[in-house]
Amino acid sequence: MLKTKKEIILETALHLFADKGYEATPTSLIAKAAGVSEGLIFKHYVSKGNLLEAIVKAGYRRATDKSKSLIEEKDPAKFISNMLDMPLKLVEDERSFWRMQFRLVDEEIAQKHHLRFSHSVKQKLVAAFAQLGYEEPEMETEVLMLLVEGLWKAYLTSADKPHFVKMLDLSKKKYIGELIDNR
Amino acid sequence: MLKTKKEIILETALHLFADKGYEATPTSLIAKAAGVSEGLIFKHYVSKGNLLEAIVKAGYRRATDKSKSLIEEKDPAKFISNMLDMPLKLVEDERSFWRMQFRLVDEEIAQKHHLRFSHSVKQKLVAAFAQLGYEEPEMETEVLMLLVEGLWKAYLTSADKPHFVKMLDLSKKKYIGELIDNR
DNA sequence: GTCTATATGTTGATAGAC
DNA sequence: GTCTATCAACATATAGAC
Repeated sequence: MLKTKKEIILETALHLFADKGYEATPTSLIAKAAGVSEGLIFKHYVSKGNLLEAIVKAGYRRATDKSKSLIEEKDPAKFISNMLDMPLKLVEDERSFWRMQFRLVDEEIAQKHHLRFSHSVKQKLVAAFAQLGYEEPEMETEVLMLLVEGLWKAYLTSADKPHFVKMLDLSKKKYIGELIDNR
Repeated sequence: MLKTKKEIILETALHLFADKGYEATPTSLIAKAAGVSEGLIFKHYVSKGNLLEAIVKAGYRRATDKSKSLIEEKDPAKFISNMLDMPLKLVEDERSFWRMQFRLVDEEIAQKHHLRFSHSVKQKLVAAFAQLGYEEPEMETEVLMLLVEGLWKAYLTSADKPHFVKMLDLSKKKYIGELIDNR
C-alpha cells in the first residue's frame, strides 16, 4: 500500500526529531526531507507541536500493542521478568521513536504519555511483588522501574545487542534471580 | 563579598535553564531576570553557548571537589557504597545545577562533562568489583552505573528525602548487601 | 491535496555612547 | 563595565492559486 504524504511527513519528522532533536529541527527541513512543501505540513497538522503529538501518540499506540502479551502475564515472577524484557522487545524496530522520546525532556506531551504508560505498569508490578511476599513492594517497584528505564536508554545507545543481553541477564540475577532460576 | 554582575548573570541563567530549559530561555529573559542589559551578557560571555559552557564547567568543578572524599576511599566495598551515596551528596545544595544538567540532552558540552565525570568513576568501580572477586566486574559496573544515574534523577525530582533514602537503602541491599551489612 | 509566496514574531548578536 | 538601539537570520504559520 502506498504511503500518503501525510504519513511521509510523520515518519520523516520522527527520524529528524530522533537525530537532531525536536527544537533543532525546523519545519522547513522536515518539508525538504519529506519532499513536500512546508505549507502542507501545517495543512495536515496545524502546528509543529501538533505534529509532535501525533508522532508520540502513534508511537505509544504501537508500544501498547506490542507489550500487551508481556503485561498480561499472570504469574508474578514471570511478570517481573517480562518487565525487564520490555526494553529489548519494544526498542526493536522502534529505535528512532524511543530515541526521540527519551530526548523530549522539555515537551510535556511526551512526558504525559510516558507517565501514563509507566504508571499502568507500576500498579501491576507492586501487586506482583506483594503477591510474592516482598516486604516493601512499592520500594521494590520503584527501584526496579529505575533500572528498567536505565536499561531502556542503555539499549538505545549501545546497539550492541549481545552486550546488552549480558547486562539484562545480570540485572535479572540481581533482582529476581531466586525467582527465575528455574524458568 | 559582593557579587559581580558577571556572577549574577551566571547564576540567574543557571536557574532559568534548570526551570525552563536551555533552548527555551532567551538571553533577553536572562537579562531581565538578572537586572542587566542584554548586551552585557554578550560582553562577558561572547555567546549563549559560551555562557552555558561556563555554567557547566563551574558546576562540575564544584561536583569534583565535593565528591573527592567519596572517590578517594580505598576499601572496595565502601567505595561501591560511596558511589550509591553520590546522588544524595552531590544534589544537595546543587539541585538547580543537576536539574539543568539532566535536561541538556541535546547539548554536547553538557554530555562531554558528564561522560568525563562518570568515566573516571567507572574505572575505579571496575577495579573495586574485581578486587572483591566478582566474576564480571565490567558488567557489574555498568548495571550499577545505570542504577546510580536513575537514583540521581529520582532524587532530583522527588524532593522527598526520607523516601529517597529508603530507595537508596534497598538498592544497597540488592547490590552490595552482603558486603556492607556490617559496616 | 499541494504548492508558492508572504506575514509575523523572536532570537542571538553587534555597534556605539556613556 | 554597562546600557540603548538596532539588525540580520530564521522559525512558525497563513493566504490564495492551481
